[in-house]
Amino acid sequence: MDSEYSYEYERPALTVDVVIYTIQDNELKILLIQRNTDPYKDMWAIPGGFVLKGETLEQAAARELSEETGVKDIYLEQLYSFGDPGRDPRGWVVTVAYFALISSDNLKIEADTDAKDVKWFSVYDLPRLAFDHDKILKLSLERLRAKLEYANVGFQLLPKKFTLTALQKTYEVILNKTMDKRNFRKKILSFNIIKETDEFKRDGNHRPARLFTYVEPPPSKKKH
Amino acid sequence: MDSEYSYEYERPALTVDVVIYTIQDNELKILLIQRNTDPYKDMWAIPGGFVLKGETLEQAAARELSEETGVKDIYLEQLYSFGDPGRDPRGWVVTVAYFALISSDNLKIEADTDAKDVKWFSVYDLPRLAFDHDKILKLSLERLRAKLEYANVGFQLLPKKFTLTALQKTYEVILNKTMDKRNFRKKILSFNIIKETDEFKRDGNHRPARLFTYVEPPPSKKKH
DNA sequence: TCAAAAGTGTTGTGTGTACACCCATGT
DNA sequence: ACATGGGTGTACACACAACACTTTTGA
Repeated sequence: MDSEYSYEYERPALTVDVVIYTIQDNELKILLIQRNTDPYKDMWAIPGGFVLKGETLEQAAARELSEETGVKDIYLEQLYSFGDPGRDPRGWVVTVAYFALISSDNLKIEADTDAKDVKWFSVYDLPRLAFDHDKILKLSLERLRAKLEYANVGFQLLPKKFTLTALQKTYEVILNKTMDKRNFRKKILSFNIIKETDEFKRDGNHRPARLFTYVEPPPSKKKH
Repeated sequence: MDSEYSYEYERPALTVDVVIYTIQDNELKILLIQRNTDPYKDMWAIPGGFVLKGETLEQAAARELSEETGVKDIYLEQLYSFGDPGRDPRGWVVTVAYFALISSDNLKIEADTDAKDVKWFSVYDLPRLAFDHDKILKLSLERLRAKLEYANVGFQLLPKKFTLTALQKTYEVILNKTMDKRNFRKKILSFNIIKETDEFKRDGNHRPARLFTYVEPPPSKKKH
């Protein structure tokens, strides 16, 4: 990008793709769109679209996200960029992949958009995906799992107030393994990132569960 | 990237930038190029260049790397993509940043290219950088440090055969802190990723140091 | 009173950290 | 013999894993 800067170089089309995660029915789900045009017609794809001149990559991803789900102010993180020459049969298309975590209770409106060609799929039961979207998805899931261990991620998938059991279920569906209730609570509480409220969730014929909220950790050194 | 696919969207220029790390004189250094043309003329920049049609992003980064340093088969990892509208005053330029780790003993030829406008700088003593390259650099350093803790990175900065002290020095300059010799050795050896050779490095008037080599861990579960 | 989920502690095991001395060599 | 870096072990604190029973509610 130096002295020989010029317009003689051919430019790729630039898109963003967003893997949108949520928790529904105790399952980890992602939003997919069924294609209705020719390359990979009828196959399912991760939502995405062109980056417009004048916007940042993140803005493009946030715009795409809100177009598909109607929600804004969502946890959004850049994942990786994919640019292999053959990845789109229509030509040279480079995509910057993001992943988003959205709380199930933000989905009221859009939860029943199965009228359209948009659907939530369990990540453990996916259709074949168009383009290299299986690669993108796989990477996003690995990243999500990794972040769950070191970072304060996971709360973004839950309502503001949540029970510890709900949080544990969230971890369990993402990591796809069961955890010990006592150890889980001990660990989470030791991080000092959630605070108990004096509200309870009454749910059925059993003891009500206390609701907690996520609190940004103080400006200390370590995250965790 | 859907039904409305077309060429009506304006396309950005696409570049790769590569933060090239090495260890020299017990310091962590990166390669910078002094610009001789107008935007940011005379300032220093991370090496980079246009992605050519038909190559992968990684190939573009590897090409750029070998053009600058003359070395190939180097540890290369995609870092992040930067596309803020204002980042290049000449127009819309999106860059995919990579970082590379290269062993000091691969640098014989190029070590003295200070004849040119190319120079190795200690990461702790950098000039002002062009574009948003300070951001790229900062992120790459964070990533390098993080990987040092969970992944088998670090060996790429050393010759095939190295002493444990050299490895520890590598960790120390990257993390910018001193470490305990006994604990360091215990930890590294427990990972079973290095193997002792029966060669020694004779260095001065002191006991020779055993040389070790990195061995790919067996296909077990955990990395570390 | 029963079913169903919420909530709660202790113990053992392993991992990270702090710390000081002898060893092999060249001069 | 001495200076220089190479090489080694132990004790303590802390994090993680395994494990079972009581509590509160609605029906």
